[in-house]
Amino acid sequence: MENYDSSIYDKLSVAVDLLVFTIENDALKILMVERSEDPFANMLALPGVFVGIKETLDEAAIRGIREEAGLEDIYFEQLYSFGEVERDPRMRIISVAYMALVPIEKLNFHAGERTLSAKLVDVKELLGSDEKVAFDHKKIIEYGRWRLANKVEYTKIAFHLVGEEFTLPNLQKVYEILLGKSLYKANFRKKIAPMIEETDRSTSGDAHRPSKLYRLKDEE
Amino acid sequence: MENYDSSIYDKLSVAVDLLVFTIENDALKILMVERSEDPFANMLALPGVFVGIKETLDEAAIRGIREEAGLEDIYFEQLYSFGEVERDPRMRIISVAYMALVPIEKLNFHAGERTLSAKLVDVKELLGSDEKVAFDHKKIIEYGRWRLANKVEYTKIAFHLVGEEFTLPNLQKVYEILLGKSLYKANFRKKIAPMIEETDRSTSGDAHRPSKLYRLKDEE
DNA sequence: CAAATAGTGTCTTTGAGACACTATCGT
DNA sequence: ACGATAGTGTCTCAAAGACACTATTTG
Repeated sequence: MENYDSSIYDKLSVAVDLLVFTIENDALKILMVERSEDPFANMLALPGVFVGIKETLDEAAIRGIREEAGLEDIYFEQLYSFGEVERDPRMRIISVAYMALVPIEKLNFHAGERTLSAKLVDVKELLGSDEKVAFDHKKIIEYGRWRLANKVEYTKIAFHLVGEEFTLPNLQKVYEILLGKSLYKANFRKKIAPMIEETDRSTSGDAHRPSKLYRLKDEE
Repeated sequence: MENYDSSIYDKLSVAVDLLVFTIENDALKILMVERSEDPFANMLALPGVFVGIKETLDEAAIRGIREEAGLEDIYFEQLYSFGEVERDPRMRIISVAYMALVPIEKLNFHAGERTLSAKLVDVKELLGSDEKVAFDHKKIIEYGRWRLANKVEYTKIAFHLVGEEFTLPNLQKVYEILLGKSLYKANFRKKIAPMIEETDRSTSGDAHRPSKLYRLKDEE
């Protein structure tokens, strides 16, 4: 770090890999692309972009989310950087993984536009099987899945997987999927209550009592 | 990611910056070096190394800890990657920050050997003052400090700041420094009890009741 | 025995968990 | 009225917090 001459140091490619999670059909899904070329042709991989020379990591992540998933303004956070030497057989690439969460409605809206080969993969099935995934992406997904489960317990991160307005039965289902266990309704509501505020609307049309719609309280 | 020709992508330098924390004189300290050259000459900076082309991120961190702090086999973990475009005025550098924890005894042993310009800086004082720090290192330290405080509450990370054998009053002091508040002795001990096991030794020589030495229980 | 710090017993308060109950829709 | 899901009241139990007490060393 003391030398001005940068040419004496190794230079590497840096990529941002994206874990775009959503909830579909009562299951956690992740956006993946099917690779058309070697290495790992016909295997699933995470969408990703290279970080440009004049682009911050966050900017690259935002660009990747737009280009690869057709999404704008969704929640994301940096996850971890993966730097094994042989993680890409072609060349040395450092991967900075980002995790993004999006309610399924938002994703469906754009689907089919740009996300050509992109599809939603059931995370539980993928991680439970011995299906091979391109590069070290299975490990990255495992880590992201773990971090997500963790953060559900002490942050409001799960709210990014439902829309602006949501019912409590719905939100509870999301928590149950992420935590991998069922929760008691009354206790769940007591815990969530301080974070939310009622709207004046409810669901309707179902053959049972309608459920009120809530929204996230922004204060605090 | 679809193209084999790596030359069309931007290449960047990647560095590992190190946050080596320790407790000295009842205060949290961090290892820093005084820069001798521009940019940021005569200012404090984090020690760091560039990541070699055949070196993983963890390996670079281990090398940095050895070369810059003269330490071997200490606890460390990856913290976060910083990728602002202008964070280094000379060139584009992505910095992967690592946090390391070491008991002061271990650090003192090597001090003066290789750590030429390295010194321990009081973290509270540094962050409380408006003293300028090289690059974006102050922000990095703030983030590391925050993460450390956080992990103290739900992990055993604080144990890495005391030696193999330690007294409970000592350990409690470490917790209090990291959490920034005083704790009740009895409650602290109840919480820590399941994680530790007694040794057959105690302190001696002080003008008061000696305290037993404990060690971390490794099981679980 | 006094000063100083180490170490313990126990009451209170808070929150998580479990479960039984009531409410409101469509048919 | 009935099936189905939404929503609430309350008991239990375990952990966190507060505080008062006892214990063991040196000088």
